[in-house]
Amino acid sequence: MNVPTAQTWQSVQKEVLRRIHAREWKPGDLIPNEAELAKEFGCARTTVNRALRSLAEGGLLERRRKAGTRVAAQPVAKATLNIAVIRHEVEDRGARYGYQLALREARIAPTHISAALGVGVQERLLHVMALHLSNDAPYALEDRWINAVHVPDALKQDFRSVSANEWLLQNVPYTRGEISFSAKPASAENANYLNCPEKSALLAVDRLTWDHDQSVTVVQVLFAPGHQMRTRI
Amino acid sequence: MNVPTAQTWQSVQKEVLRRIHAREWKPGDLIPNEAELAKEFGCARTTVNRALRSLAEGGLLERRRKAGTRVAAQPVAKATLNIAVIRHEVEDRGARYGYQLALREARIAPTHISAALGVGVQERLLHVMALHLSNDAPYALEDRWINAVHVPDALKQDFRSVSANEWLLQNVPYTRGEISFSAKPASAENANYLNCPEKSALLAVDRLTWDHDQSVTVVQVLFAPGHQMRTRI
DNA sequence: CAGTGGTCTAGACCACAGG
DNA sequence: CTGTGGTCTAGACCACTGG
Repeated sequence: MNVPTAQTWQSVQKEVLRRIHAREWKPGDLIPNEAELAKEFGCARTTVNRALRSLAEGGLLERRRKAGTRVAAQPVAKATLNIAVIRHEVEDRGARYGYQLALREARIAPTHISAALGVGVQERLLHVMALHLSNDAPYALEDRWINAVHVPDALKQDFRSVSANEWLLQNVPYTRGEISFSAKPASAENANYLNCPEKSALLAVDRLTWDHDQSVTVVQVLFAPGHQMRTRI
Repeated sequence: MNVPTAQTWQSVQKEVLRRIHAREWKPGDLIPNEAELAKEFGCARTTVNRALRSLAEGGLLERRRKAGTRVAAQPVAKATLNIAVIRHEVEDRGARYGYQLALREARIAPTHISAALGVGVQERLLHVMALHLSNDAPYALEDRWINAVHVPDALKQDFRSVSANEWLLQNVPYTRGEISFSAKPASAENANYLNCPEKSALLAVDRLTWDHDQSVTVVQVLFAPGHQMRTRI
């Protein structure tokens, strides 16, 4: 009945969460509007808005003008994976990072690559393959094509000491991208680099990034067998 | 020099993004503080705060009191994957959803399961395996253990028409969870259910959820070969 | 049309951390 | 100590959309 006077948006959020978890507000239920909650909590409506908006972004509430705010019937868990520079990923795990350039060539790309990058089939693109190591063991294999038409400076880099991964992030902006996660069997070449049996199950992360309407790069990162990407929800 | 008068936080954010993409503000650079930007844009500081805070949440800016706001040197891409009810996932792809319960038994669990769930090794837990179908083809195999000590109602469900996946989401709250993504080779049993060759590379999603200090369920979802989880960054 | 969330404002105080 | 972001407030207007 009586509710502790809340004054910060976090405390409002905490109380709202408590009611949801305690099933006082059940999945699908309409909850009081912002003005009523503000009155109940003794705070400004802005504060309630901040608390509820944040929960809605997390998928736990569904808000619509005029229709009000409901507890999500089947909350969609949002797993946020941080895709950092591979070197940092390794170092954050407390391991020693190593890097080996495996291949670097400027050439006409396979059609599925030039199509993905939206460039003419006759354009020479930069193909880079590199192995990332963790404590001297293979950690991930990076297979990348760079749109040399949009990023001509890449042709001047040898990528022997700085990975394309890092160089691009520091030097070439992108405005949007697509990313996909899948499992793939190791090819003979993959197996050779990653020092694992052929056809091992590998976690693959494929990325395609764009700078406005110009593609920047398409890359596949294959992680060594057993690799996990973790997060909290 | 002259900047369009911005009045909404989205327009402020857009202009800030433009400057970052145009390299007017380079990775690692300190940008003007909120008060200065508010003055320049002719809006309230609150509005600038909203725009910058949102970019910081996305990893593009790094903000620290007193130290100010910097453009992230190596922005960490945050890929947000929506983990929805599998039925919705299938239906959203425009396919017909199907469901087959493969196994349901209450028994003493393997020790790594009872350990993960934090229950005594002698406790009877509920083990459920089910196949999710898309247009009659195997889509995903769900292998789940439910903490029957914390969720005794689960023992009353037969899970023949409603999957444990959906039943739990609608009936049992959770406050936190862990999730991990990996690639695994199909076991003989996996291959049988998913109708694929043994040792196929399968994308695996492992989840463990908690309601305060009580574990709720641990589940592994194995997707049929070739499955991709996609998102934008 | 009217109720709801979305946002902006101007001012204020506070928490934190750099110097 | 002081500059910076973090937040709260009270009030206002607006945009969307359900009924």
